[in-house]
Amino acid sequence: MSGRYNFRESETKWQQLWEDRGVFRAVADKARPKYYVLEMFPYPSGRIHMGHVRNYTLGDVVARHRRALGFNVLHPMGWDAFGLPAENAARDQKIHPAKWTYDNIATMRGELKRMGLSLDWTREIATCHPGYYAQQQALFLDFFAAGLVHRKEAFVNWDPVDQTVLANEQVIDGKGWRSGAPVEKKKLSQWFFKITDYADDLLGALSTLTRWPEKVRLMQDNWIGKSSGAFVRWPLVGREDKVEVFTTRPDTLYGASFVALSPDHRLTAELAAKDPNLAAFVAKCQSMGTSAVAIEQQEKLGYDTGLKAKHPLVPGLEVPVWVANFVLMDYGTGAIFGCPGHDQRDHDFASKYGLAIKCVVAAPDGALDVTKEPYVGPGTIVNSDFLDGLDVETAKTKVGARLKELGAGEPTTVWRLRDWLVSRQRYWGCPIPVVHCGSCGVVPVPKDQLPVKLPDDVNFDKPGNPLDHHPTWKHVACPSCGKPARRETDTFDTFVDSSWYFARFCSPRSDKPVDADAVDYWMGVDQYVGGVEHAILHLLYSRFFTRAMRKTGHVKLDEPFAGLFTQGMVCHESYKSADGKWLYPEEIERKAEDLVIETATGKPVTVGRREVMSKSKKNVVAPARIIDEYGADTARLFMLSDSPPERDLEWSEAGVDGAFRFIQRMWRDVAEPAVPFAAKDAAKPAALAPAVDAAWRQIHKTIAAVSENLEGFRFNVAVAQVRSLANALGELDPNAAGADWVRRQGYETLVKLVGPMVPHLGEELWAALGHTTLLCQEPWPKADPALLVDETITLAVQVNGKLRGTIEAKRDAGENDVRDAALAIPTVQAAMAGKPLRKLIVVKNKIVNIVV
RNA sequence: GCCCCCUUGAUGGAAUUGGUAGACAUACAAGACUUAAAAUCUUGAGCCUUCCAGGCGUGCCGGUUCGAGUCCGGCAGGGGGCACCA
Repeated sequence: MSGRYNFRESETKWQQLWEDRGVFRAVADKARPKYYVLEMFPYPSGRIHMGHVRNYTLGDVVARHRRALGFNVLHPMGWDAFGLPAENAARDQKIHPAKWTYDNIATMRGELKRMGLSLDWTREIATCHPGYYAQQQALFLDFFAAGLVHRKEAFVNWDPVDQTVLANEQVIDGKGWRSGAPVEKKKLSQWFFKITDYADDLLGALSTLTRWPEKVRLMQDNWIGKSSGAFVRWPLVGREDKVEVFTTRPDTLYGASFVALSPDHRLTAELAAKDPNLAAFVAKCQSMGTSAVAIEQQEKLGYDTGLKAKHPLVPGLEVPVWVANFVLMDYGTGAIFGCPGHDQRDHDFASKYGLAIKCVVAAPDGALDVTKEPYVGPGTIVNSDFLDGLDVETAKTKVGARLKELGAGEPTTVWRLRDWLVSRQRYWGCPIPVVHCGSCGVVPVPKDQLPVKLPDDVNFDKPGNPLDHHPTWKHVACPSCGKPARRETDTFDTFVDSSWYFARFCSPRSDKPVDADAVDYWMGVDQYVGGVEHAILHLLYSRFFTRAMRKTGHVKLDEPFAGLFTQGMVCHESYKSADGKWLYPEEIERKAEDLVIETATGKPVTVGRREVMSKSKKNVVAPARIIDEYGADTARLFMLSDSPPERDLEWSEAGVDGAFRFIQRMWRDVAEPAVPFAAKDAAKPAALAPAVDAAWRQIHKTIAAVSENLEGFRFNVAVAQVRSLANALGELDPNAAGADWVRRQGYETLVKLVGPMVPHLGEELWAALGHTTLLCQEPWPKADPALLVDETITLAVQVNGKLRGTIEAKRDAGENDVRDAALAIPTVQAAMAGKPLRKLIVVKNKIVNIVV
């Protein structure tokens, strides 16, 4: 009976040794190629969850592999430490947000350390630390000076529960992303970053991000939402001014039958001032707001203002001007022309209010009645004067040119992307470093007065912003004129904090936002790893920030993340007790395939479908428990096995057991072999038995395959190949010629290959093999190309495309060499049934196909 | 509604990118060891027909090809993103 691998003892021992020797400390060295591996830093919510374990395991495999390949690796960790939950905890549990946050960080740091990640902890940062946010404020001042920041009155999304403003992207189905409360519209003065200045660049550069998932690039493309079209100005009858509309279909201009304004349009407001009915209509539109139900089922509503607009190309044609609830103020110009014949919404609207419906595009495949249904496809322009007979695309260009000639409009491009609203009326965030002065206006806080620190003595009893309630904090002297002034009490959206932390890691203690030498050496991030849920916002904001930092002279590059990998989520079944309460997986017992009971009561449990682990459904497994029971290496190996990393992973106890068994087995095979291996530096024996030679070749094939699969993020395949090698080595007859030497080679290789995946076991086995060096500092094994190709190859023999047998042939054997052997196989002859050979196809080293 | 992706044994998945489908694991079954259990080891298995052997098989229908899980067209189911974006 063999002993057992004591993972508890081993894991602590190696973690301690790595730390004592500082082996993962990153030191810039221009003589060496660098590799920056980064995983998305966690929010310190209290404990790490399985999503973190998966994320950080993936990143750590990359980091350790790259280190072994000779790169100077930067692999840091920090905390996305500002945010609302800390304030909620302060209110609910009477703990100061800072204490709550730093306590959580301490707990989670401990948990991460137990995972054995090869992190440089000396670079740890927390965004809530003044050392970090002071530099963020400095960046803001630079952006402000460079014209990348502006303040404007805007309708904002107001969350009545959290008492704060939300960015558009934080409103999901008309509800606040955290509180879930219906969002209201409110007009407030707010801070914005001019991300729209870079819309074209952010879109265009997506094509250069070749190591990003296609899916993420597409999502960003859609989010930026470039659309080409034209502005068209419609003179108003009886007035001097014009209504400017945006359209992507200028080719349908002759089909226009009305102009519609947004309820929030300037002209609407002006008309409503004199028309109480219109004012009531506008109020109704605004109150319908953005609730989920309203958006989904909102009926098209309109109000005829009585005004007429003159068609810019058709003399004498006048169309009515309506106000319509489906026209958005913040897209295009907040006004449209309606062409009901060729747009679904306009069609719905025109049908409801009895407006004209004209056909100006003829469908290629015949007549279609546009009064019943709009036609939106390509076709030939009709009833449109000089455009008649043209196709849609040509007509667009031609109308654009004509409008420009007449001064009635011009071709243009509009974007879905809006400027980034960054102010939040919250305490636990980075203060926006400006002062409002009665005489000087908005005054930036001078850099030598940074950081603008958050006050410690705050009170969360009142709703709203504690900074605003604070008795003294906001009262300061104007930095410009010295008169009494008021500090800005808004803090930054926490997405600002995470938009540059990757750059800060290069020089985390610098008294500038970034140290030029450090950032030039380490940036960009060679491999970024994180959840696909950040595919749009965080990544887009970071791309913008990097451009803004370039404009303000902090960095020399545009794109922060050269390589991106988005991992799948960790899923688990959910369980509901007989009385409808969610149960944790450890509160249930599986009695049979289809019988699950609650351990405490013995009553049956309803098993829900597999879905993402979430606290609310209690379908979570605590990483700490798994590490206690099985060890960090088991947790890591399980995360890497079976499921491709980009797909969702089903958590299963059986899978964990499987990983644990493999770890135990490797330990037995290497640390307690029944028959000893050859000595560490023994020379290759002159003769290898055939099976031994095959194993020798397999070792090298496995090196090649695992290397390739690690680079391609196919970690599940790499694990499978390692297991195959372990199987092959285990099956070797230890007494065969050369077996002891090949087993030594094989297990040394095996240990090196699994090192990045199960680093503690790796070190333990490396030592057991007689080495005094650290495995994590050993170079990656090299495959001998000569051993990757076999001398004899098994060829498949097909008859008419169906497999009928196999033959052994020398490598690169040609048709003449294999022909007779293939035709001689009895099953092949049977399949040919005496029919004459028509054609013989030989694909070298692969297949022979006999066509009869 | 628009855009994108996916679909392979009981389960997770593999398949050198058009060349022996099901590697590797999980679950299962049988056996060995054990007083017993755990652990470990051995063996089995895509489905169908009784065996030798053969037939069928990568969501469904069709196509290209000597040869299709892989390429093309259509359909169905599942997932994701955006959503009154003019």
